[in-house]
Amino acid sequence: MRWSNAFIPTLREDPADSEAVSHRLLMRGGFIRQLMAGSYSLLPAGFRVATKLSDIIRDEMNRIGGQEFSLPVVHPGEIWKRTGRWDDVEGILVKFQDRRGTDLLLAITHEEIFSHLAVEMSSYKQLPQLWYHLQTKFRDEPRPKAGLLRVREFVMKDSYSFDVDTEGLDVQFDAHFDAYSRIFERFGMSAVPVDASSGVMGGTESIEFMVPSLVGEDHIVKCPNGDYAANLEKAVSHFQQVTDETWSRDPERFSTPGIRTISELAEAFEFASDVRQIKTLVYIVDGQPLLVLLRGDHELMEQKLIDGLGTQNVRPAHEDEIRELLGAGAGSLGAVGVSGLSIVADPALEGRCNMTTGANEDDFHLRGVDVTRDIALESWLDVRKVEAGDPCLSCSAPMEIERVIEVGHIFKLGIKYSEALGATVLDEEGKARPLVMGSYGIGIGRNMAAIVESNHDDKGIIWPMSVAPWHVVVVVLGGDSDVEAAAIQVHDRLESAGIEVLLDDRRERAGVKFHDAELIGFPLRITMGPRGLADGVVELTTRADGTTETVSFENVVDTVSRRVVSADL
RNA sequence: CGGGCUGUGGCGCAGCUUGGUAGCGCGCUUGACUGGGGGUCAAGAGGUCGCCGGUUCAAAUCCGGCCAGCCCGACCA
Repeated sequence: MRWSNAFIPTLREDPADSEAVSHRLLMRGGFIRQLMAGSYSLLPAGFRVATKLSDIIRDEMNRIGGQEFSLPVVHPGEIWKRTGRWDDVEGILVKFQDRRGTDLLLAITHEEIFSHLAVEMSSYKQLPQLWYHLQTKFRDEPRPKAGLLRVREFVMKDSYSFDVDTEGLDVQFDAHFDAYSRIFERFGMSAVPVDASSGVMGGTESIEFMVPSLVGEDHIVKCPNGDYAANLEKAVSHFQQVTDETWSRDPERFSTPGIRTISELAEAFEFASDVRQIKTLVYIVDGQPLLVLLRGDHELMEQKLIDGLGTQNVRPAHEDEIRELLGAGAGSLGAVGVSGLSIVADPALEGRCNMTTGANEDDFHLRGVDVTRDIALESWLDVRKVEAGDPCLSCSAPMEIERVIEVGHIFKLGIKYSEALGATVLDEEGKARPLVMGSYGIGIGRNMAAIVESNHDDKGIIWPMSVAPWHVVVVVLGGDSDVEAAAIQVHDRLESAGIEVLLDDRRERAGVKFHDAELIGFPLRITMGPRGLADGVVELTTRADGTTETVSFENVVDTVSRRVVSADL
């Protein structure tokens, strides 16, 4: 390919509306252009990279027995009504009608349709199955951002496994775990697998693959010894222990005028340091009030509450609801003596006594509270948000919190969809059993962005060889026709050797060509100018470390071929 | 959905307060010189100033409405 015939619109300056490094570099390098919020066109260079990612994914999916499909993007609403998601999924699901008034939707994922196809299987003998496709999803996200990292329209590889029992599911899940690990390695990223919350997908177990990045939207908790890693939404840990002095009397009410926060109370009274307070939060769960108790210095992780309660319908109570329920405003709330309301408490409060909490009367608190004695708990529920430095459960080392990008997610789905859609097979005893499903996703565009986030410098992108749009660029310097002829020869020989090469034959100055080459991030650059050619040599520059070596004109194709192959495609 | 901000040649921006000729840099076209890290000179092309309405003799500029995009938060299968 000749650059002079290619559409690679590089930009000299940063586009105005871009924050994330990957967004800037993919725009400037001529890989992508924005169409509207959360919607990007892939330009030829971008599409070449996307194709590389897709091919690697296909390779690894096929290796574990995957069969590739291609399913529609517009679905009938009827099937989604059967699984309940037509109504359950709020906001991001785009619904519309065709000319006959039939309800339709844009696919946000493909569980329904793959399950619908799986209805055709009738015997356990046909299992296991592993089906996948690479297809467009449209999720009308409230806030797309950071270029390709969070978009509304995107291509995802999603696969679905079907088994007769959970043992089969476990096997397929583990196979995906291995396949995903290989995929991200081939993408040139170090992805950390972490325990994740399954959200409303209703699965039993799920693992997210996370790549560290300052622009990531998720946080993970990591043990420095590698003993533990989890999404912050689900992470658990030890916490600093507190020894209480005994207080055998009943709780004692005392006046706390104007005090509304944990820290104000801790400052005002020596016996009420934050670890000796009970934090009382009021939530509305499925329309019913719920008190959530935490140690004063601990934060609530709402997702853990949602997961623990098993319902998505959870929100903090409003100020007026709180006052009506407990008779005081936030800041003076407590659970002592409260009856008729569900109360859950974080295990960090277990066995604690001589605690301080609100008296459910503005400007008054209670001291000497014994959690088990004085509060009518319904249950213990770990809802504490892990903080940086909290000790690891297995080795007690202080854990770290890291910002990450979610590049892949694997789920044990269970039978939610197969049951709703009647996807059953007969087992060995002739009994109908719903297929046990798993679902597994990798977003192409987000991974492209994540690769750039983890492979760049101040000059531009540094593509790993495996996913580079071209392996090598041949830069022709000077207007000399002999040099150009020699460059064309090198280009043609590389191409016949199966190397992906772009010939920069533009009538540009050397600086422009070098800057563009570095911005776009070709792993290798061959520089050919009259000077070297007179001596029968060319220069070979490695993008990653910036080193340049001199190679003879005759050997350059061999040298480059070896370098491309040894980079482990 | 709440808060903040922005829409002016392909890209990045100024002009708006105080209404009157639409401007700069980059890019683009042609020519000359130059030719190993975004070069120089000369001559050009290119804009319904996001859209609709209002005020005014006159609107990029003032007023109202709408649309789009960005950032923070909420949200996020």
